[in-house]
Amino acid sequence: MNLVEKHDDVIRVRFAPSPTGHLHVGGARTALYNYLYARRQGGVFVLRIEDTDAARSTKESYEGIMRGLRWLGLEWDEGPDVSGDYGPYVQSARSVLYHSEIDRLLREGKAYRCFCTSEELDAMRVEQERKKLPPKYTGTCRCLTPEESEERLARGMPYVVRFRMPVEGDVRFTDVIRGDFSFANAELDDFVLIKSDGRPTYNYAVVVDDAHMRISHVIRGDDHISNTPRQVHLYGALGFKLPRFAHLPMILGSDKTRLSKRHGATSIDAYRDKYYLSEAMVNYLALLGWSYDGKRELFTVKALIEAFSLKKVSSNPAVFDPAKMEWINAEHFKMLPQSRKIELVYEVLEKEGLFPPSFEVDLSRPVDLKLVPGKEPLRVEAIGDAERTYAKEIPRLALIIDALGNRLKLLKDVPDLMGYFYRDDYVRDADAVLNHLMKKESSVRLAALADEYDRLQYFDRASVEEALRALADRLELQSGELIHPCRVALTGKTVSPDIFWVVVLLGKAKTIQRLRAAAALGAEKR
RNA sequence: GGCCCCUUAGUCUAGUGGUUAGGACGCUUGGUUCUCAGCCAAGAAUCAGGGGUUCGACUCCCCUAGGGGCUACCA
Repeated sequence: MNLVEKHDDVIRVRFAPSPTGHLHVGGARTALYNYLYARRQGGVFVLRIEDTDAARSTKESYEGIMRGLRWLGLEWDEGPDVSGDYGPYVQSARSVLYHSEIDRLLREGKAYRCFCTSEELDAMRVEQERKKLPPKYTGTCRCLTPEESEERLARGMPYVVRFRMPVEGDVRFTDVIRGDFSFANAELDDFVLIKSDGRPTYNYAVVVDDAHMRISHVIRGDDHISNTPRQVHLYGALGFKLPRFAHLPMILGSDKTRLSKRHGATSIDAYRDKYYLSEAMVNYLALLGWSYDGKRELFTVKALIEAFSLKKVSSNPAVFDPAKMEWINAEHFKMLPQSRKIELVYEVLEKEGLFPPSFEVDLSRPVDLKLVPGKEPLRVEAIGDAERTYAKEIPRLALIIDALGNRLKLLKDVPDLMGYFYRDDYVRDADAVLNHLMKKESSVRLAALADEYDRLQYFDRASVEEALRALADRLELQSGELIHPCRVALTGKTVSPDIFWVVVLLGKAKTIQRLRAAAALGAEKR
């Protein structure tokens, strides 16, 4: 007993999901705060799986949650798949403990067996609702004598174990974030501890486990505030010292209701699949309900650990804002070293079927490479087994990424932003084609430009720009009048990076080919 | 129905009795430019409502409204 007391100084927190679905943003945020608090305080972060609901728990969910946490970088110190002194860390494997503790409660009269059937309970509830009374267990079995109880037990009647709630007085506890709470015991009923299938209920298992795992701080969603008084009673009945509680505000959707599928992506997996950066996800999640000084918003995980404090957690619910999430993501992407960007973009290109490219491009003058401020060595080994294409394509990819610059904010935009560099069947903007290419004059101009480029000996940026501007002069055109149709001809869009970089990175052959194709398009028009 | 939580611009927040109510996303405008993004500059927009307490309330108290949670042999 009082196992916790002598370890008072050790900070131990836990994230305790039930494996009944994917890891969603709310759960991830809870996990993150626990993680940050543990790291900040030099404590221990425990992962415990609460799978007492046999019907809804799945292995896929269990694995998915761990995959999600790992993706976010929230490594736990103790958990189902790592060592720890307080295991097992899956509730379905801890039934012996729950039962030995329940025996104590039963013996001490702090809990009792209830033989009411669910039909009886339902009828009771209907009756209470009809009378507009709060639905509570009426205590039919509360007064069963030990003999009666034993007799029914012997007859094999199914039963649950209920907590014997005091009828008077109240419970108090303090929340680190919200201050003091007091609940009247009369509001609480004799809730179930052990279900008729022998499994513990959430409220019971969570207390037994938090106590036995010596959890010092229970950091969880504020939907658990109403459960806390019950749990406080259990700590007392079991003779355990109370942990500190910190209830986090909920995360809501744009309509201020609980975040759900209809608000768009709510699972962490969805963000990973859309190529969000995990560090950006962590950063944004940290900001939902917590702030440092109201000013600084961009944090690495390391910086978060240093800055995090439960005291600064806000108590009002936060609406998840995808736009801000994107901004944070873009900021983190900007900060990445070029070698990392290359790895990341390469992965997306492969997954989206854009790599290897459908045509080859020779960058005729490697001198151009020096014009690009990508000084970092490329990490060849991260690229995998595509060495042959790699040798030619990665330097080009590096240049493309550089040309794109800040236009590339979200990895999921890679196909849209870079497709035309890798395939001929890139998406063309119909309006752009109509407005810029389906005209006689653009046809003439583009044909002329193609001829100019055909004559070029070196296809580097300076030569390419010079040729275009010279042609514009000769034709007495603004350079834009050449550049815009050229852009649409090469990319299918009205927006792109610096057109001369596009030309160079597309290579001489492909550039001329596309210019001529575009010229043909407008040839018969007027 | 009962109990509980929450309420600063569209959104995330700073703020703890006296501030021009600060920052960020988003939005608008201007500059840079071959487009867009970026960057720079500027701008619109907030204390849910009503009562108190006080010399003075965004800040404290009460009520109302709105949102959320719990009230399960779900967690």
